[in-house]
Parts: sequence; C-alpha cells; structure tokens
Amino acid sequence: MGDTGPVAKLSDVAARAGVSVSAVSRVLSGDPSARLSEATRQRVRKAAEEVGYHPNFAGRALKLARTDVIALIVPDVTNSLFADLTRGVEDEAVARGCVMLLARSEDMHPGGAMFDRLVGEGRVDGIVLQPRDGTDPGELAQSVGERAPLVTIHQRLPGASSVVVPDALAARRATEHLIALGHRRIGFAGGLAGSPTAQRRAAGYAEALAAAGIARDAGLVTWRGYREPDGRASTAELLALPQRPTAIVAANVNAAVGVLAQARAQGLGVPGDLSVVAVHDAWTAAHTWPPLTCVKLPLYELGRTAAAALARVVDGGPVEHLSVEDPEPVLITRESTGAPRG
Amino acid sequence: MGDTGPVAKLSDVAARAGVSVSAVSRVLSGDPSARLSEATRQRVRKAAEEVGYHPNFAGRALKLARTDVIALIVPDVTNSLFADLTRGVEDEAVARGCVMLLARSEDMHPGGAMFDRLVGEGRVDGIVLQPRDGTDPGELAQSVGERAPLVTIHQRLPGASSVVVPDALAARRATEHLIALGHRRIGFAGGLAGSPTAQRRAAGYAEALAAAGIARDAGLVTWRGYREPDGRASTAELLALPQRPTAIVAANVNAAVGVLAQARAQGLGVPGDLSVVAVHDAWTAAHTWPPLTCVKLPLYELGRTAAAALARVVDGGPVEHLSVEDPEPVLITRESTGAPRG
DNA sequence: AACGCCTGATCAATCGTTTGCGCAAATGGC
DNA sequence: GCCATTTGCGCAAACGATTGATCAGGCGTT
Repeated sequence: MGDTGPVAKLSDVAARAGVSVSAVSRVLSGDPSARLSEATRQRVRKAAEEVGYHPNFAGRALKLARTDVIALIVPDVTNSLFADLTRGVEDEAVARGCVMLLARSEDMHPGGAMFDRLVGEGRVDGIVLQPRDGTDPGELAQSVGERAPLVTIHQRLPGASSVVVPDALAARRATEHLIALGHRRIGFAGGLAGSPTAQRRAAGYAEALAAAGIARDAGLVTWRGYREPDGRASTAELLALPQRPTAIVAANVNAAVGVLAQARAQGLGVPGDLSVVAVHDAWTAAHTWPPLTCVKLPLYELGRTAAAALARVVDGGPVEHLSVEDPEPVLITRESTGAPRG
Repeated sequence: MGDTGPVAKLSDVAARAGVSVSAVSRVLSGDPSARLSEATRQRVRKAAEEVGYHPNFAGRALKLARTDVIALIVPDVTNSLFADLTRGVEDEAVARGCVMLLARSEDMHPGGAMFDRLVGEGRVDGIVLQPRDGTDPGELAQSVGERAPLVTIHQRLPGASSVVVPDALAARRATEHLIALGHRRIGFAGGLAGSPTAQRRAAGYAEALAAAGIARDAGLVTWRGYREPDGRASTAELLALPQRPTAIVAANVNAAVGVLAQARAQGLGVPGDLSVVAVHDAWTAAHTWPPLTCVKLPLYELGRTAAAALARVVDGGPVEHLSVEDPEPVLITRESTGAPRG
C-alpha cells in the first residue's frame, strides 16, 4: 500500500486533510461535542485511510490514563481447563474494545517483578484473577486491590468484585446422576481442603447424598488436590476402604484422569467396576479412556461476566459479587458411568 | 505502606529528594553519562523507595518509542503442547526486562482487529509467531513483517528471522527406537501435508527406514493432521492396509492420543499389537493409556531462542535463521512401545 | 448599522519520561 | 591568583493524543 516510511501520526493526517490536529482527533474519536462540517469529516476520514493511520497507543494511554488492556491471570495458562474461561474473557474484552493480556499466576505473587510491571507501571487497567489454591486471600487483595481494579473468579476476596459458578449445583448433578444409576457408595475425589471451589463441590455432593437418604461417610471424601496425581492418590485411598465405593465424583477433569489411571492400575474396569464422573468439562475429557462423563460448568460465560464486571469496576462502579446462573451446569454423558455391577 | 493516594510520579520523587525531575530520571534509569554525586543518588533512590515509585509505562513508551512488550502468538494458547514454548519465551522476555503478551493466532489474521491493535497501534515491540498450518507464508510475512519485528518458529517466512528445532532428527530417533525393538513395518501418522514440521518429521522417519535398509512404502505414510481425530483417521487408514504395520510414529502427542484411541477401538492392545511413539512431548503424554513413549523436542529452548532473536531484531539486528541444537531430541521411554508380537 | 449568536475550526496546555544542552560552582594547573 | 577544565545539576523541548478555551466569520435581529 502507500506506506510512507514510519508510522502515520495525527499530524500527518491533519496535514493531508488540510485541517488542524485537534480537528482530526475529534473526527476520528467521534467526539459528539465536536462541531465540524460533514465535508471536513469526510476529508479527514479519507486522509486517515490513505495514510493508514492508527492511534499511537502510548500517546493515547498517557493522555487518557487508561490503556484498554486487561490482564487475565490464571494458575496455568496452558491447561485446557482454562480454555473456555480464556475465550470468554477475551471475547468480552474485544467486544469492549480492549486487549487481553494473559499471564501466569505463578509469576504474579504480590511484590513480584511481573506484578509490578503489570499493575505498578500502569500497563493494565485491571485484572481478572483466579488465585491459585493456597494463596492467602487477604494478602493478595491488599497488594493488588489497592493498586488496580480487580475481579476474582471462583473465590471472594475482601474489597474486590468476584464471579463464581454454581459449583455445588454441578457436583450435585454429578452425584445425582450416579445415584440415578443405582450407586449408593459414592466417593468424592476433591481438590485441596483450602480450595473454595472444592469445598462448594463437596457440599453439592453431600447435598445429593442427603437428598437421596444416603448416610454420610467421611471416609468417602478425600482432599488431595486438582491435579492428575492427586486424583490417583484419592482413588488409591478410596479403593483401600474396607467397603469400596462403586463410583467416584471427581472434582475436576484432571483429577478424574488420575482416577481413571488408578482404577486401571488396580485392575478395575470403568464403568464396569467403577463409575467416574467429573465436575468441569474440557477438551481432554472426550479423549480419555473411557471418555469421561462430566458436568459442564458455564466457564465461557464466567469469563465474559468477569470481564464485564471488571469493566464496570474500572469505570468506577461498586464492588459486585456475581454468580453465573445461566446456562446451568449440564450433564454430558460419555462412557465412564454406568450401573453398579451386581 | 505509605500510599499517598494515586500513583507516584517522577516529580513526586524529585520533590521529596529535593532535586530536579531529570536528575531522578537519570539516577533511576542508571544513565551512565549522568554526572551526579553518590550522595544525591542515595537520596533519590531512598525517596523513590519511600513513595513507591514505578515508572509510568505510557510516558516512557511514548518518549522511547518502545514498549518492552513482545507478543507470542500460537495457534492455541490453551494447548499443553505449547506449554514449554510459552515458558521459554516468557522466561527470556523477563530476563530481558520485557513483558510477554499471549495471543491466539486465530485472532491474528492479517488485517484483523486484533492485529491492528497489537502492531498497528504500537502496543508491542515485536512478535514471536507460530503460524497456523495453512496460513499463506507470503501474505503473513508482508502484513506483519513490514510493520513490526517478527520471528517465526517452526517455519521460515521471507524477510523474517526464524527458529526451528531438529524435527527430522527427532522423528528419526523415534523411528530408530521402533526398529531397534524389531519392528519392520512402521506407519507414520503425520500432520497436514502443508505443514513444514510434518514434512521434516516425515523426512526423519524416512531416513531412519532407509538407514536400516527397510524398503519405502508410500501407503504407510499418512497426512491427516496434528489433532486427535486426525490421529484416529490416520490409524484407521493404516490398520486397513492389507499388511498392517506393527508400530506407528505419530507426528505429535495429540495425534498420538488419537492413534491410541483408534487402536483401542479396533481391539488392538498397545504395545502388544501395536507400538506407538510420538514426536514431541507434553504433560498429557504421561497420562494417556498406556503412557506414551515420546521424543522430546527442545521447545523451552526454542522459546528462549526465539525471544532472544526477536530482541536482536528489535534492536535493528539482521535477519537470522536459527536451529536449536542443544539439547538434542531425547527419547523418553514410557509404556506404549515394545517388541512386535511373534 | 450595531449587536449577539451560532457554526466551524484552531490554539495551547496537558499526561509522565527522557535527554541534549547550558550554567554555576568546584577543582586543577601554572 | 587566573584560566581551563571538570563536576553536579537544572531547563526545556520533545514523544503523540486529547480537550477546554478561544477566535473569526456569517447570519438573523432590532
């Protein structure tokens, strides 16, 4: 095209259109209070088009004191569990004219270099944060919440907006599915005891059992964690029980993969000897053996909601605590669940 | 701490230290040509510390015409295949005082909104790009290469620096492993025919066969793609051959997962009836059933190398074409390979 | 004909940093 | 004790975009 060397500035457009810089700025930014003739507007737009003008990010950010960048910080970017969430946040960001910056939360411990660069230097307008299990909520809230608008997901922090999904309902649906299949002894392979999502999911599991009149058995509930080896450990623990469970609710897909692995290692067929259902859904769930029955959480919508909430906070809105109720958690039946044997 | 309301600026530090703004700037940026007494430096640093000064990103970027942000663009951020690469790029970026921005390449088609926002508005100094299979190299190079420094990985583009890994060697190692186990009929489940990495890996596979004196059989080579269903399709094709292969080299882990799935679907045991080895390694490979034998590529180093190369290009360096030779691809033996039956 | 008012557009200050240049005071040489 | 040099630091002009204030005409009133 007609690239004239470096990058076109406002003044280049102005010169080409034969008007002042401010006129160009007003036309291009669609300033409603601007009084400019339609003829001038046309000329300006044409000139901008011709020189390939794009507003300089730094200049604009400096003047406006906002970058239109939001950061999404999750424990592990490259985990397929976060795929839907990521898309949700990005789609909402784009819809609002923002750019999403993805960062790893391991780099984001308060006071860390990455943290300072992002919020301290004003590179982002705000942050959507999924805290890692085990981070101290208070400390985190203080260090970031005071310096940049913050929305947490899956977890409430004092002083910051938050968005959650119906974890308890999802776990309840998962458990009810097993009960409907005829299971009575159902184990729970949970996240870490300190994890809010794990607690809510455990609560939903307990609700379902209670509703079905099944007696509570503390031995059937484990708190190993959300990763694959944790799922294995949970399963080993559950299968060592004098009375084995005939089914397991895994608190997330990764843990469920571990459950499958351990069952296999102990020579148990799934779902013949053991049914497995996972809360959460992800790409990988369809590709395990057997494919995992899951209860899908509205994580895409969680992302969109969180980004929208952040936008409101950035604009000075009040702290909100939201829960994504639509769509509801939905059971996706694959091949890892069936009626108990015998 | 002592937050004095909004954000501390250079002038705040200057006032507190009793010096001029420029003096502060020079001290804090470590300007070697600055002539300032050690006493003054001390005072400035102390003041900066006390008010919690962080340089304003926009102000600095505007003046310096550089952002110290690089973008990493891959086909799918949330694919575990990219985990090592991502870490490599980020580590190198951090080591160089930069921030890494992660973006999805689906959003990055030339001329797209995301694209303009990133390179057109000067939000990033440069880009590390892994093109999606099927993108037109020439078009891409033109549209981004002319506007921002670019380093591509896995693929060469005209006019831009690039970094690759020894794909052929890796595939060769994988194939040699199977040959050493006694296999003679070995299939190849490749990526798309248009994919440069797939071609190099196929070449390495062919080399190994040739070196072992095994006759070439075009029917044993498939070009379905890198995803799980592609691996399935490849396998179905290979297993439909009049003379079935006893082993398959999968061009990447995702495809290998599909290979395992299809083998299982057809009632074949792995590695009893079919051995499977994948080029590439990833988190997921250890958690398939059976766990996948892989040849690990130096992807972390690829990331670091690419980021370093990009830094040189940003600084006006010449176009380079690099290959990461250290560490070499290494065979990771798990449980999906064994001697052929009978 | 003098007045005020609306239209169309420009002027100039501002955001926070960096950096070439200038200017005092201190230092050194003889 | 005088000049040249060095040391130590501040002034002010950028960088590109935004925006309140301002200004020159043209028009309709009285």
